[in-house]
Amino acid sequence: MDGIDHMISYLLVQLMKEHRGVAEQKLSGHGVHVGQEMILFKLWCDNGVTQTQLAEHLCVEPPTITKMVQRMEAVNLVRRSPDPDDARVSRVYLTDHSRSLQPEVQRAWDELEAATVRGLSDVEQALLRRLLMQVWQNLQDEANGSRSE
Amino acid sequence: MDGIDHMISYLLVQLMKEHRGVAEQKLSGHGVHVGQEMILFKLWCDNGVTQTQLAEHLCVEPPTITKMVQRMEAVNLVRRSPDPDDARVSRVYLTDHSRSLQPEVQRAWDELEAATVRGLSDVEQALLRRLLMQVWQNLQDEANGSRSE
DNA sequence: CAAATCTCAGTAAGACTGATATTT
DNA sequence: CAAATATCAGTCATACTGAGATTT
Repeated sequence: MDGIDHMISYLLVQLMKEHRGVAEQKLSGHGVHVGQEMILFKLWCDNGVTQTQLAEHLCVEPPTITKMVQRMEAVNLVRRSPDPDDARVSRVYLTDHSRSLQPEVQRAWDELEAATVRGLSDVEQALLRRLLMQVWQNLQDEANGSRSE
Repeated sequence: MDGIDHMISYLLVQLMKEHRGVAEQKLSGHGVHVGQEMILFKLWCDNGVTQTQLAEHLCVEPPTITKMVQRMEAVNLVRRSPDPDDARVSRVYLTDHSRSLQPEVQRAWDELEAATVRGLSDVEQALLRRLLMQVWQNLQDEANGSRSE
């Protein structure tokens, strides 16, 4: 038969539906939605990045960041303030609240990772990581390459 | 540092953003949106399934199917008609149009798969498939298991 | 009447394009 | 004035919950 359920693309799509669900399950208890943790992780490393930098980091368009940050601001996960040297730029900062959230959100994410790779040996994990990096690269090439083809 | 960009969960999330983009690129030319192809694949195998069956197959709730099918009906990708034996049930059928679309959508999906696994040997592909199936199973267990834990 | 099936309304987050300030 | 930065408005697809309607 060799239907689509044999394909890696299909596996990935189905798998990520579960992954998203598990992530939401683990994060929502801390008042964080799936997707928002990516911004928090960035800020925990680089507090005060600009929205443009966030957009590049998450690989999304600026308006998407505007909305995400607005939502997060509304629930006190971030605050914004204009850059003192360039009034066009708005920088995004942690709040006391999101600063205090770091350990638990990090733990939730670690649990997600543990659940994801459960039963895989270290060698298998390294292999999977390598294969996924190649696939990611392939897809980036495909997305950009089709411009010049 | 061992940041999140080292984690398989992070890789998966980023990778799937690209995957979705490439899929949309390849499908939209045929008037099919990402996600809709899953319904079409099901119908090409099993024309006339019920919406409940579609929901189970895609692992989503019935109202999600209602909306997807309505959108697809509006652009002549499917039609619905009530089951003759059970008036509660609505069955979903291919149209002449979506029937004729099968080769090209199948080809688009094959191209997506080829782009995804480009540069991986057959052995690596088989390995990746096996690892992803395990991860998928892990996540399903996690999603369901947390009920009984 | 309980269960099954579907639909509707409402909500929410993600993500885009195109247009519009505002500043550099 | 052109480029950069952010925002707004509008659109769309995904996906949920909760509340009906209808039929079995």
